[in-house]
Amino acid sequence: MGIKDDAVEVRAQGWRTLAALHGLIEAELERSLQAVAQLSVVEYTVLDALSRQDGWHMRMQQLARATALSASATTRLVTRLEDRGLLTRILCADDRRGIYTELTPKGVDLLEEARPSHDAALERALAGAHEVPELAPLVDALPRLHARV
Amino acid sequence: MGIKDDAVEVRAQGWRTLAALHGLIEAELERSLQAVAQLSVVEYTVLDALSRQDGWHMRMQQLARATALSASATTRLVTRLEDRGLLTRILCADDRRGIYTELTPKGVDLLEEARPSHDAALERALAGAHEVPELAPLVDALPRLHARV
DNA sequence: GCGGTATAGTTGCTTGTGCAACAATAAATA
DNA sequence: TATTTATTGTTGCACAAGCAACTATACCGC
Repeated sequence: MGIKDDAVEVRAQGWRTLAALHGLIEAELERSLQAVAQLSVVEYTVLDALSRQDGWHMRMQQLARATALSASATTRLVTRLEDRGLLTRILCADDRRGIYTELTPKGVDLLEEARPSHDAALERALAGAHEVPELAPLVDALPRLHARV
Repeated sequence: MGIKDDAVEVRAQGWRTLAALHGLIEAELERSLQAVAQLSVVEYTVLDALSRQDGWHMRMQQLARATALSASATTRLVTRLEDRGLLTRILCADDRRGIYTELTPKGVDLLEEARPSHDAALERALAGAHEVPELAPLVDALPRLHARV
């Protein structure tokens, strides 16, 4: 087994670890968000992304990228949230193909209501993952990516 | 903003980064595996997990954990692969509730055929992700988790 | 051994997702 | 300006996923 093969195997193992941790966290968030706000993880992701956006509006395609979803899934996701009154579609004046989505006050409220639960669930999930030997190193590495210090 | 709030935000950002990278990689693998072997990422994950198992057999529940899938999804996933002749169900002698799944020679062949393409796609995805500033640190951290040196 | 509880896996049903085809608008080219 | 080409978002369709309910087997206390 040469150096090159090692690199391949190391990448594969890294990916498996990443996928496993992702799965754990997503499951925990899903349970938590569903319980507290009847939101799925992607739905929360949309609301959160919009809330961290200047003016609280984003275009469909930005949303698709932010959620790693297809265009069609994004359309229906936005429709779903719009039907619940959590955001609104706003036609784009300068580019009439484009559509902005914007949080409604109700959307902001629900997000603020869900956020503490989300954050707690994330913390729980990471703590739980840290107990799994294969996942612990990644859990430790994660906060170092963006730490201020 | 206190220290505690910072920790929450750091975790959230770490999670967003993890999810984004996961999405990119999964999409790239999906395309690649679909093209070369008509396999989805989870399907490949099952075959790969079985191949790295002594005796090439696993129980349904192990598989469910390895793929981060529900029990019912696992049942149908295994059924799908069984219908294609890539693995077989084997009744467990000592625990008659349990069911082992085992790769068939055909399954091994397909896996070996798909693996190079999978590994290349993974490498491409990581290289691509490395170009995205927010993702680069995580991409760099990944191979260090399990590196031999 | 016998009833109650826990565990393993499967099935019905509903829902979210991706792909491909589409409509509408913008941008490029002649 | 007219025509092609690219981009943005939406819809029809097929399929995979989760939840809850179910069957079958194992385990535990009596």
